[in-house]
Amino acid sequence: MIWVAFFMLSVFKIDSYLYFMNSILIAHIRKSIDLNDSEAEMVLSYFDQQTIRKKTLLLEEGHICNKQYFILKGCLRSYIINAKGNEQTLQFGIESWWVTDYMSFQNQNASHFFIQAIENSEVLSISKTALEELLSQLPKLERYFKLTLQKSFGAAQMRIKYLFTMTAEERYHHFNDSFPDFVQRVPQYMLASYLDFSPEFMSKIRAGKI
Amino acid sequence: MIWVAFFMLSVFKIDSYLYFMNSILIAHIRKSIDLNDSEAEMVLSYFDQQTIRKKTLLLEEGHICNKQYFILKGCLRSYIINAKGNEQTLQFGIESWWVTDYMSFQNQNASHFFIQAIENSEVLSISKTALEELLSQLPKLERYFKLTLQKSFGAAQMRIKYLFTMTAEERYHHFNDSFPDFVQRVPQYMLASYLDFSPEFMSKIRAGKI
DNA sequence: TGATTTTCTTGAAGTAGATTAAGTTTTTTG
DNA sequence: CAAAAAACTTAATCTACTTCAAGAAAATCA
Repeated sequence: MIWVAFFMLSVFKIDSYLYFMNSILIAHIRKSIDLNDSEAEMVLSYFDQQTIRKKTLLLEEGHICNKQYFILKGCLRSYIINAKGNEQTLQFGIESWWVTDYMSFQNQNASHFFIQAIENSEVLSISKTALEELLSQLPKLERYFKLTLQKSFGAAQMRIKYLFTMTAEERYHHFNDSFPDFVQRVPQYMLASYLDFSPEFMSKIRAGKI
Repeated sequence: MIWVAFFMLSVFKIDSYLYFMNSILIAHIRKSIDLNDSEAEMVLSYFDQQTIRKKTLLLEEGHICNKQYFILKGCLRSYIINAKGNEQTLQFGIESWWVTDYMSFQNQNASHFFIQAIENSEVLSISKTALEELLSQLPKLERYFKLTLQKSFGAAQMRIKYLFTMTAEERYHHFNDSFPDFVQRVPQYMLASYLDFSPEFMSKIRAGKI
Protein backbone atom coordinates (compact mmCIF):
# COMPACT_ATOMS: atom_id res chain seq x y z
CA MET A 1 0.00 0.00 0.00
CA ILE A 2 2.79 2.34 0.79
CA TRP A 3 4.33 1.39 -2.54
CA VAL A 4 1.08 2.21 -4.35
CA ALA A 5 0.97 5.63 -2.77
CA PHE A 6 4.55 6.24 -3.83
CA PHE A 7 3.71 5.15 -7.32
CA MET A 8 0.73 7.56 -7.46
CA LEU A 9 3.03 10.34 -6.44
CA SER A 10 5.40 9.55 -9.23
CA VAL A 11 2.54 9.39 -11.70
CA PHE A 12 1.63 12.95 -10.77
CA LYS A 13 5.19 13.97 -11.32
CA ILE A 14 4.93 12.40 -14.75
CA ASP A 15 2.69 15.21 -15.87
CA SER A 16 5.30 17.83 -15.25
CA TYR A 17 7.41 19.39 -17.95
CA LEU A 18 10.46 17.91 -16.30
CA TYR A 19 9.16 14.41 -16.77
CA PHE A 20 8.24 15.09 -20.34
CA MET A 21 11.79 16.16 -21.07
CA ASN A 22 13.26 13.12 -19.34
CA SER A 23 11.06 10.82 -21.35
CA ILE A 24 13.06 11.79 -24.43
CA LEU A 25 15.88 9.62 -23.10
CA ILE A 26 13.51 6.75 -22.35
CA ALA A 27 12.00 6.97 -25.82
CA HIS A 28 15.50 6.96 -27.27
CA ILE A 29 16.54 3.89 -25.30
CA ARG A 30 13.30 2.12 -26.26
CA LYS A 31 14.25 2.41 -29.91
CA SER A 32 17.07 -0.06 -29.15
CA ILE A 33 15.89 -2.22 -26.27
CA ASP A 34 12.72 -2.99 -24.28
CA LEU A 35 12.28 -1.18 -21.00
CA ASN A 36 9.27 -1.51 -18.72
CA ASP A 37 8.00 1.48 -16.76
CA SER A 38 9.71 0.60 -13.51
CA GLU A 39 13.00 0.06 -15.32
CA ALA A 40 12.50 3.44 -16.99
CA GLU A 41 11.97 5.08 -13.62
CA MET A 42 15.10 3.43 -12.35
CA VAL A 43 17.16 4.59 -15.30
CA LEU A 44 16.09 8.19 -14.82
CA SER A 45 16.87 8.06 -11.13
CA TYR A 46 20.57 7.80 -11.99
CA PHE A 47 20.60 11.01 -14.04
CA ASP A 48 20.67 14.66 -13.11
CA GLN A 49 18.90 17.19 -15.26
CA GLN A 50 20.88 20.37 -15.84
CA THR A 51 19.96 23.67 -17.46
CA ILE A 52 22.98 25.10 -19.20
CA ARG A 53 23.42 28.61 -20.49
CA LYS A 54 24.88 29.24 -23.91
CA LYS A 55 28.71 29.30 -23.90
CA THR A 56 29.01 27.37 -20.66
CA LEU A 57 31.88 24.88 -20.69
CA LEU A 58 30.93 21.37 -19.56
CA LEU A 59 34.46 20.06 -20.00
CA GLU A 60 37.85 21.74 -20.39
CA GLU A 61 40.97 20.40 -22.03
CA GLY A 62 43.28 18.83 -19.47
CA HIS A 63 40.44 18.02 -17.08
CA ILE A 64 39.02 14.54 -16.53
CA CYS A 65 35.69 14.06 -18.25
CA ASN A 66 33.46 12.73 -15.49
CA LYS A 67 30.04 13.01 -17.11
CA GLN A 68 28.22 11.72 -20.12
CA TYR A 69 25.65 14.17 -21.41
CA PHE A 70 22.40 13.37 -23.18
CA ILE A 71 20.90 16.42 -24.85
CA LEU A 72 17.19 16.99 -24.18
CA LYS A 73 17.08 20.40 -25.80
CA GLY A 74 19.65 22.72 -27.32
CA CYS A 75 23.04 22.16 -28.84
CA LEU A 76 26.51 21.24 -27.60
CA ARG A 77 29.82 20.96 -29.36
CA SER A 78 33.22 19.53 -28.63
CA TYR A 79 36.22 21.47 -29.83
CA ILE A 80 39.95 21.92 -29.50
CA ILE A 81 42.18 24.96 -29.58
CA ASN A 82 44.93 24.62 -32.17
CA ALA A 83 48.51 25.93 -32.16
CA LYS A 84 47.41 29.31 -33.54
CA GLY A 85 44.85 29.69 -30.78
CA ASN A 86 41.83 29.05 -33.00
CA GLU A 87 38.94 26.87 -31.95
CA GLN A 88 38.20 23.89 -34.17
CA THR A 89 34.91 22.09 -33.71
CA LEU A 90 35.17 18.30 -33.68
CA GLN A 91 31.53 17.45 -33.13
CA PHE A 92 28.11 18.96 -32.80
CA GLY A 93 25.33 17.38 -30.76
CA ILE A 94 21.63 18.19 -30.75
CA GLU A 95 18.47 16.72 -29.22
CA SER A 96 18.82 12.99 -28.44
CA TRP A 97 22.57 12.88 -28.97
CA TRP A 98 25.15 11.83 -26.43
CA VAL A 99 28.19 14.03 -25.99
CA THR A 100 31.24 13.13 -23.95
CA ASP A 101 34.92 12.33 -24.25
CA TYR A 102 34.61 8.57 -24.01
CA MET A 103 38.35 7.99 -23.65
CA SER A 104 38.76 10.43 -20.80
CA PHE A 105 35.52 9.23 -19.19
CA GLN A 106 36.52 5.57 -19.44
CA ASN A 107 40.17 5.85 -18.42
CA GLN A 108 39.78 8.85 -16.12
CA ASN A 109 42.67 10.68 -17.72
CA ALA A 110 43.05 14.21 -19.02
CA SER A 111 40.80 15.13 -21.92
CA HIS A 112 42.05 16.61 -25.18
CA PHE A 113 38.77 18.43 -25.76
CA PHE A 114 36.44 21.15 -24.62
CA ILE A 115 32.69 20.58 -24.48
CA GLN A 116 30.51 23.66 -24.63
CA ALA A 117 26.84 24.59 -24.93
CA ILE A 118 26.26 26.72 -28.01
CA GLU A 119 22.57 27.28 -27.24
CA ASN A 120 20.80 27.45 -23.90
CA SER A 121 20.35 23.75 -23.33
CA GLU A 122 18.76 21.09 -21.16
CA VAL A 123 20.84 17.97 -20.63
CA LEU A 124 20.75 14.81 -18.58
CA SER A 125 24.10 14.02 -17.06
CA ILE A 126 25.43 10.86 -15.48
CA SER A 127 28.72 10.34 -13.68
CA LYS A 128 31.02 7.38 -14.23
CA THR A 129 30.18 5.77 -10.90
CA ALA A 130 26.44 6.29 -11.41
CA LEU A 131 26.65 4.85 -14.91
CA GLU A 132 28.57 1.81 -13.71
CA GLU A 133 26.04 1.19 -10.98
CA LEU A 134 23.16 1.59 -13.42
CA LEU A 135 24.78 -0.81 -15.87
CA SER A 136 25.30 -3.43 -13.21
CA GLN A 137 21.66 -3.01 -12.12
CA LEU A 138 20.38 -3.18 -15.69
CA PRO A 139 22.99 -4.89 -17.88
CA LYS A 140 20.80 -4.83 -20.96
CA LEU A 141 21.61 -1.12 -21.22
CA GLU A 142 25.07 -2.15 -22.41
CA ARG A 143 23.41 -3.00 -25.71
CA TYR A 144 21.84 0.44 -25.97
CA PHE A 145 25.19 2.13 -25.43
CA LYS A 146 26.87 -0.25 -27.85
CA LEU A 147 24.36 0.68 -30.56
CA THR A 148 24.80 4.38 -29.79
CA LEU A 149 28.56 4.05 -30.11
CA GLN A 150 28.22 2.07 -33.30
CA LYS A 151 26.29 4.95 -34.79
CA SER A 152 28.78 7.52 -33.54
CA PHE A 153 31.74 5.57 -34.84
CA GLY A 154 30.03 5.09 -38.21
CA ALA A 155 29.45 8.84 -38.38
CA ALA A 156 33.11 9.51 -37.54
CA GLN A 157 34.22 7.15 -40.33
CA MET A 158 32.01 8.93 -42.84
CA ARG A 159 33.32 12.23 -41.58
CA ILE A 160 36.88 11.14 -42.33
CA LYS A 161 35.80 9.92 -45.74
CA TYR A 162 34.29 13.32 -46.54
CA LEU A 163 37.36 15.17 -45.29
CA PHE A 164 39.50 12.98 -47.55
CA THR A 165 37.47 13.03 -50.73
CA MET A 166 35.67 16.36 -50.95
CA THR A 167 36.93 19.88 -51.57
CA ALA A 168 36.01 22.59 -49.07
CA GLU A 169 33.19 23.76 -51.31
CA GLU A 170 31.82 20.25 -51.73
CA ARG A 171 31.89 19.68 -47.98
CA TYR A 172 29.98 22.91 -47.43
CA HIS A 173 27.26 22.10 -49.95
CA HIS A 174 27.01 18.51 -48.79
CA PHE A 175 26.54 19.58 -45.20
CA ASN A 176 24.03 22.22 -46.20
CA ASP A 177 22.01 19.74 -48.21
CA SER A 178 22.13 17.11 -45.48
CA PHE A 179 21.26 19.37 -42.52
CA PRO A 180 19.59 22.54 -43.82
CA ASP A 181 17.88 23.34 -40.50
CA PHE A 182 20.96 22.74 -38.42
CA VAL A 183 23.04 25.18 -40.45
CA GLN A 184 20.75 27.97 -39.20
CA ARG A 185 21.48 27.08 -35.59
CA VAL A 186 25.25 27.46 -35.43
CA PRO A 187 27.58 30.40 -36.14
CA GLN A 188 29.24 30.08 -39.52
CA TYR A 189 32.71 30.20 -38.11
CA MET A 190 32.02 27.11 -36.01
CA LEU A 191 30.68 25.25 -39.00
CA ALA A 192 33.69 26.36 -41.06
CA SER A 193 36.05 24.88 -38.48
CA TYR A 194 33.98 21.68 -38.32
CA LEU A 195 34.30 21.33 -42.09
CA ASP A 196 38.00 22.17 -41.84
CA PHE A 197 38.35 25.47 -43.65
CA SER A 198 38.65 29.10 -42.61
CA PRO A 199 35.65 31.36 -41.91
CA GLU A 200 36.89 33.71 -44.65
CA PHE A 201 36.80 30.92 -47.16
CA MET A 202 33.26 30.06 -46.07
CA SER A 203 32.19 33.62 -46.79
CA LYS A 204 33.54 33.31 -50.30
CA ILE A 205 31.79 30.02 -50.92
CA ARG A 206 28.49 31.48 -49.70
CA ALA A 207 28.93 34.55 -51.87
CA GLY A 208 29.52 32.25 -54.84
CA LYS A 209 32.97 33.74 -55.38
CA ILE A 210 34.71 30.41 -55.69
CA MET B 1 30.59 -39.29 -18.38
CA ILE B 2 29.87 -38.61 -21.99
CA TRP B 3 30.34 -34.92 -21.22
CA VAL B 4 33.69 -35.59 -19.58
CA ALA B 5 34.85 -37.46 -22.66
CA PHE B 6 33.79 -34.59 -24.84
CA PHE B 7 35.64 -32.19 -22.61
CA MET B 8 38.82 -34.27 -22.84
CA LEU B 9 38.57 -34.16 -26.57
CA SER B 10 38.39 -30.43 -26.53
CA VAL B 11 41.35 -30.25 -24.17
CA PHE B 12 43.40 -32.13 -26.71
CA LYS B 13 42.25 -29.76 -29.37
CA ILE B 14 43.48 -26.95 -27.15
CA ASP B 15 47.03 -27.93 -27.87
CA SER B 16 46.69 -27.33 -31.59
CA TYR B 17 47.95 -24.21 -33.29
CA LEU B 18 44.41 -23.44 -34.33
CA TYR B 19 43.23 -23.29 -30.76
CA PHE B 20 46.18 -21.17 -29.78
CA MET B 21 45.27 -18.62 -32.43
CA ASN B 22 41.62 -18.60 -31.39
CA SER B 23 42.56 -18.03 -27.81
CA ILE B 24 43.79 -14.57 -28.81
CA LEU B 25 40.15 -13.53 -29.09
CA ILE B 26 39.26 -15.10 -25.75
CA ALA B 27 42.20 -13.38 -24.09
CA HIS B 28 41.08 -10.10 -25.63
CA ILE B 29 37.51 -10.51 -24.40
CA ARG B 30 38.75 -11.45 -20.94
CA LYS B 31 40.47 -8.09 -20.66
CA SER B 32 36.96 -6.57 -20.54
CA ILE B 33 34.66 -9.19 -19.01
CA ASP B 34 34.82 -12.53 -17.20
CA LEU B 35 34.32 -15.63 -19.30
CA ASN B 36 34.52 -19.19 -17.99
CA ASP B 37 35.95 -21.96 -20.15
CA SER B 38 32.62 -23.28 -21.38
CA GLU B 39 31.51 -19.79 -22.30
CA ALA B 40 34.78 -19.33 -24.15
CA GLU B 41 34.20 -22.55 -26.10
CA MET B 42 30.70 -21.35 -26.97
CA VAL B 43 31.96 -17.97 -28.16
CA LEU B 44 34.50 -19.59 -30.48
CA SER B 45 31.88 -21.95 -31.90
CA TYR B 46 30.16 -18.95 -33.52
CA PHE B 47 33.27 -17.86 -35.42
CA ASP B 48 34.95 -19.13 -38.57
CA GLN B 49 38.68 -18.94 -38.92
CA GLN B 50 39.87 -17.82 -42.33
CA THR B 51 43.30 -17.66 -43.90
CA ILE B 52 43.50 -14.69 -46.22
CA ARG B 53 46.14 -13.98 -48.81
CA LYS B 54 47.66 -10.53 -49.14
CA LYS B 55 45.59 -8.22 -51.36
CA THR B 56 42.38 -10.23 -50.96
CA LEU B 57 39.29 -8.05 -50.64
CA LEU B 58 37.02 -8.94 -47.72
CA LEU B 59 34.51 -6.21 -48.56
CA GLU B 60 33.89 -4.11 -51.66
CA GLU B 61 32.25 -0.71 -51.90
CA GLY B 62 28.57 -1.04 -52.74
CA HIS B 63 28.29 -4.50 -51.17
CA ILE B 64 26.65 -5.24 -47.85
CA CYS B 65 29.16 -5.88 -45.09
CA ASN B 66 28.01 -9.15 -43.59
CA LYS B 67 31.00 -10.02 -41.43
CA GLN B 68 32.91 -8.62 -38.53
CA TYR B 69 36.58 -9.59 -38.61
CA PHE B 70 38.87 -10.08 -35.65
CA ILE B 71 42.52 -10.20 -36.68
CA LEU B 72 44.54 -13.09 -35.23
CA LYS B 73 47.60 -12.44 -37.34
CA GLY B 74 48.47 -10.06 -40.16
CA CYS B 75 47.11 -6.71 -41.20
CA LEU B 76 43.91 -5.41 -42.80
CA ARG B 77 42.93 -1.96 -43.95
CA SER B 78 39.72 -0.22 -44.97
CA TYR B 79 39.95 2.25 -47.83
CA ILE B 80 37.96 4.17 -50.39
CA ILE B 81 38.66 5.13 -53.97
CA ASN B 82 38.38 8.87 -54.51
CA ALA B 83 37.19 10.86 -57.51
CA LYS B 84 40.62 10.74 -59.12
CA GLY B 85 40.72 6.97 -58.80
CA ASN B 86 43.25 6.92 -55.95
CA GLU B 87 42.94 4.69 -52.94
CA GLN B 88 42.77 6.40 -49.57
CA THR B 89 43.25 4.33 -46.46
CA LEU B 90 40.76 5.06 -43.68
CA GLN B 91 41.94 2.55 -41.12
CA PHE B 92 44.58 -0.05 -40.46
CA GLY B 93 43.99 -3.05 -38.25
CA ILE B 94 46.55 -5.46 -36.80
CA GLU B 95 46.52 -8.33 -34.31
CA SER B 96 43.60 -8.13 -31.83
CA TRP B 97 41.75 -5.41 -33.71
CA TRP B 98 38.24 -5.62 -35.07
CA VAL B 99 37.67 -4.46 -38.62
CA THR B 100 34.26 -4.03 -40.23
CA ASP B 101 31.91 -1.42 -41.60
CA TYR B 102 29.64 -1.18 -38.59
CA MET B 103 27.01 0.90 -40.36
CA SER B 104 26.66 -1.44 -43.29
CA PHE B 105 26.81 -4.47 -41.00
CA GLN B 106 24.18 -3.07 -38.65
CA ASN B 107 21.74 -1.69 -41.22
CA GLN B 108 22.50 -4.18 -43.97
CA ASN B 109 22.93 -1.48 -46.58
CA ALA B 110 25.62 -0.78 -49.14
CA SER B 111 29.07 -0.08 -47.76
CA HIS B 112 31.11 2.97 -48.67
CA PHE B 113 34.38 1.13 -48.07
CA PHE B 114 36.69 -1.61 -49.19
CA ILE B 115 38.34 -3.93 -46.67
CA GLN B 116 41.51 -5.64 -47.79
CA ALA B 117 44.30 -7.79 -46.36
CA ILE B 118 47.65 -6.11 -46.80
CA GLU B 119 49.59 -9.06 -45.37
CA ASN B 120 48.80 -12.77 -45.46
CA SER B 121 46.46 -12.89 -42.49
CA GLU B 122 44.48 -15.11 -40.16
CA VAL B 123 41.12 -13.75 -39.06
CA LEU B 124 38.09 -14.88 -37.15
CA SER B 125 34.88 -13.87 -38.88
CA ILE B 126 31.32 -13.78 -37.62
CA SER B 127 28.15 -13.07 -39.59
CA LYS B 128 25.38 -10.77 -38.43
CA THR B 129 22.97 -13.62 -37.67
CA ALA B 130 25.65 -15.58 -35.82
CA LEU B 131 26.64 -12.51 -33.82
CA GLU B 132 23.03 -11.78 -32.89
CA GLU B 133 22.52 -15.35 -31.76
CA LEU B 134 25.74 -15.28 -29.77
CA LEU B 135 24.75 -12.01 -28.11
CA SER B 136 21.35 -13.34 -27.13
CA GLN B 137 23.02 -16.49 -25.72
CA LEU B 138 25.63 -14.47 -23.87
CA PRO B 139 24.35 -10.91 -23.37
CA LYS B 140 27.35 -9.90 -21.31
CA LEU B 141 29.34 -9.78 -24.54
CA GLU B 142 27.47 -6.57 -25.36
CA ARG B 143 29.70 -4.91 -22.81
CA TYR B 144 32.83 -6.20 -24.51
CA PHE B 145 31.70 -4.85 -27.87
CA LYS B 146 30.69 -1.56 -26.27
CA LEU B 147 34.17 -1.16 -24.80
CA THR B 148 35.75 -2.07 -28.14
CA LEU B 149 33.66 0.53 -29.91
CA GLN B 150 34.43 3.10 -27.26
CA LYS B 151 38.11 2.61 -27.99
CA SER B 152 37.60 2.76 -31.75
CA PHE B 153 35.49 5.90 -31.51
CA GLY B 154 38.04 7.52 -29.24
CA ALA B 155 40.76 6.71 -31.77
CA ALA B 156 38.67 8.19 -34.59
CA GLN B 157 38.19 11.40 -32.58
CA MET B 158 41.92 11.69 -32.00
CA ARG B 159 42.53 11.02 -35.68
CA ILE B 160 40.29 13.94 -36.61
CA LYS B 161 42.06 16.10 -34.07
CA TYR B 162 45.44 15.29 -35.61
CA LEU B 163 44.18 15.89 -39.14
CA PHE B 164 42.92 19.29 -38.00
CA THR B 165 45.85 20.50 -35.99
CA MET B 166 49.03 19.06 -37.48
CA THR B 167 50.84 19.75 -40.72
CA ALA B 168 51.60 16.83 -43.04
CA GLU B 169 55.13 16.63 -41.72
CA GLU B 170 53.99 16.68 -38.11
CA ARG B 171 51.48 13.92 -38.78
CA TYR B 172 54.20 11.80 -40.35
CA HIS B 173 56.63 12.20 -37.48
CA HIS B 174 53.92 11.73 -34.89
CA PHE B 175 52.81 8.47 -36.49
CA ASN B 176 56.38 7.31 -36.83
CA ASP B 177 57.12 8.02 -33.20
CA SER B 178 53.88 6.38 -32.04
CA PHE B 179 54.08 3.21 -34.13
CA PRO B 180 57.69 2.71 -35.26
CA ASP B 181 57.25 -1.04 -35.89
CA PHE B 182 54.02 -0.69 -37.76
CA VAL B 183 55.50 1.79 -40.23
CA GLN B 184 57.78 -1.03 -41.45
CA ARG B 185 54.79 -3.25 -42.24
CA VAL B 186 52.84 -1.12 -44.72
CA PRO B 187 53.77 0.40 -48.09
CA GLN B 188 54.56 4.08 -47.79
CA TYR B 189 51.91 5.13 -50.24
CA MET B 190 49.20 3.56 -48.05
CA LEU B 191 50.51 5.34 -45.00
CA ALA B 192 50.67 8.60 -46.96
CA SER B 193 46.99 8.29 -47.89
CA TYR B 194 46.11 7.39 -44.29
CA LEU B 195 47.85 10.55 -43.12
CA ASP B 196 46.15 12.50 -45.92
CA PHE B 197 49.00 13.61 -48.16
CA SER B 198 50.49 12.41 -51.44
CA PRO B 199 53.12 9.67 -51.70
CA GLU B 200 55.45 12.15 -53.42
CA PHE B 201 55.20 14.49 -50.49
CA MET B 202 55.99 11.63 -48.13
CA SER B 203 59.17 10.91 -50.07
CA LYS B 204 60.22 14.48 -49.63
CA ILE B 205 59.51 14.48 -45.91
CA ARG B 206 61.54 11.29 -45.49
CA ALA B 207 64.41 12.73 -47.51
CA GLY B 208 64.38 15.76 -45.23
CA LYS B 209 63.71 18.01 -48.18
CA ILE B 210 60.87 19.85 -46.55
C1' DT C 1 67.38 -16.40 -62.44
C1' DG C 2 65.58 -12.87 -65.38
C1' DA C 3 61.21 -10.46 -66.30
C1' DT C 4 57.46 -8.03 -64.55
C1' DT C 5 55.10 -5.54 -61.32
C1' DT C 6 55.04 -2.67 -57.46
C1' DT C 7 56.89 0.88 -54.82
C1' DC C 8 59.71 4.89 -54.12
C1' DT C 9 62.18 9.23 -55.53
C1' DT C 10 63.10 13.75 -57.63
C1' DG C 11 62.20 18.24 -59.53
C1' DA C 12 59.31 21.77 -61.93
C1' DA C 13 55.02 23.98 -62.22
C1' DG C 14 50.41 24.78 -60.46
C1' DT C 15 46.54 25.63 -57.01
C1' DA C 16 43.22 25.23 -53.13
C1' DG C 17 42.76 27.37 -49.43
C1' DA C 18 45.24 30.15 -45.46
C1' DT C 19 46.57 34.50 -43.68
C1' DT C 20 46.25 39.29 -42.85
C1' DA C 21 43.94 43.36 -42.19
C1' DA C 22 40.23 46.39 -42.34
C1' DG C 23 35.54 47.36 -42.59
C1' DT C 24 30.40 46.01 -42.01
C1' DT C 25 26.59 43.81 -40.04
C1' DT C 26 24.26 41.45 -36.44
C1' DT C 27 23.47 40.12 -31.76
C1' DT C 28 23.77 40.68 -26.95
C1' DT C 29 23.87 43.23 -22.88
C1' DG C 30 23.28 46.76 -19.25
C1' DC D 1 17.74 52.06 -26.30
C1' DA D 2 22.80 52.81 -26.90
C1' DA D 3 27.16 50.54 -26.45
C1' DA D 4 29.83 46.66 -26.71
C1' DA D 5 30.76 42.28 -28.33
C1' DA D 6 30.31 38.78 -31.63
C1' DA D 7 29.91 37.35 -36.27
C1' DC D 8 30.50 38.06 -41.15
C1' DT D 9 32.61 39.99 -45.56
C1' DT D 10 36.05 41.41 -48.96
C1' DA D 11 40.38 41.64 -51.33
C1' DA D 12 45.46 41.18 -51.68
C1' DT D 13 49.12 38.27 -50.78
C1' DC D 14 51.16 33.98 -49.61
C1' DT D 15 52.21 28.85 -48.93
C1' DA D 16 51.72 24.00 -47.94
C1' DC D 17 50.76 21.09 -50.40
C1' DT D 18 49.29 18.59 -55.23
C1' DT D 19 50.04 17.21 -59.84
C1' DC D 20 52.71 15.69 -63.53
C1' DA D 21 56.35 13.25 -65.62
C1' DA D 22 60.10 10.32 -65.72
C1' DG D 23 63.42 7.37 -63.84
C1' DA D 24 65.37 4.21 -60.05
C1' DA D 25 64.95 0.69 -56.72
C1' DA D 26 62.77 -3.12 -54.60
C1' DA D 27 59.70 -6.97 -54.39
C1' DT D 28 57.32 -10.67 -56.60
C1' DC D 29 56.61 -14.08 -59.96
C1' DA D 30 57.24 -17.61 -63.59
